[in-house]
Amino acid sequence: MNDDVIKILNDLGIQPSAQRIAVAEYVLHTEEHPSADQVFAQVSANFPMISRATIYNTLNLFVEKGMLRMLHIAEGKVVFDPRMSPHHHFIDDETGAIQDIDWHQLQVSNLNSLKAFEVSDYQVILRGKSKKK
Amino acid sequence: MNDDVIKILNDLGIQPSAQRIAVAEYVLHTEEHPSADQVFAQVSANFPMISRATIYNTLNLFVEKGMLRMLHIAEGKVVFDPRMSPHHHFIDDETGAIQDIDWHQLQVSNLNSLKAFEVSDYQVILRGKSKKK
DNA sequence: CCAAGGCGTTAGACAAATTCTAAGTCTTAA
DNA sequence: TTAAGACTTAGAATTTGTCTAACGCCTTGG
Repeated sequence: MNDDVIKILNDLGIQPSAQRIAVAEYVLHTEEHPSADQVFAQVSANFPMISRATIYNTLNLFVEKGMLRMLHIAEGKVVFDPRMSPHHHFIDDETGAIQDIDWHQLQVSNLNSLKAFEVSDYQVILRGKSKKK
Repeated sequence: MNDDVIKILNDLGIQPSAQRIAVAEYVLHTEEHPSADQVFAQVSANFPMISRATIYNTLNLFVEKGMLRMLHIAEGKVVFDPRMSPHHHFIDDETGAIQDIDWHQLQVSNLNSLKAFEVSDYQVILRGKSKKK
């Protein structure tokens, strides 16, 4: 059941330890964009003796190895996004919830007019209210 | 010389105190997107007895009154932008510097396909290297 | 001239998010 | 079996930002 998680870690060159597997299992299967603290809360529910420092070490390692993307897009905390392919983000101003917007749903044009910059990456950040219930 | 700053404060309904004028003078005339700490460092160079709390109070007041925009777009700290009209941002990955991109220089299309959201605000965030020197 | 209120400022305590440190525990390979 | 290296730990430290209580300084009314 977590064999696939172990495989992912191995493929990325990450030694799978019990703690790393637990963190990977959570972040890879959640639909949310969790903050480090949320990861800590969720993981330590199943794995009580894990320390906060390990959560941070592990998440930073995962980012370095390309398993997660780190987003600084809102409200004083960093969140992690397990979806590595490019996409946009919508932020609900009321709840702070972040939702992915498919890359192909929006188009940004005229990027090549930016003569002064070498753009390696971009995304649209939208804010507003979610109509979904 | 700072009469225009005083006028701006008055027009926004802000009592101009010496400290507020010093902060306004700096944030309105800088090309950077300073963090609270940068504002503190710069302002206290000319105005040694100002306290950190006053910087935060003042910046938050300015945001409330519509003189500045508060951006949470990178690196764990909030930065302030004196340009109130909508525009996009480019973030230099090497230096962390933030530059404004004119609103009309880029176009985002197909926004009305976002049926599930009421978008009140959006911007494009670009990252990469600045070619400028 | 004086007192009262109000506003703005201050230093420092506090809080939350994250990193650092130094020591302890596991794993692994010889 | 054991030593080296990798990983984890608790707690201290750092950073960013807010809160609080006291203080100073106008202004205004008596």
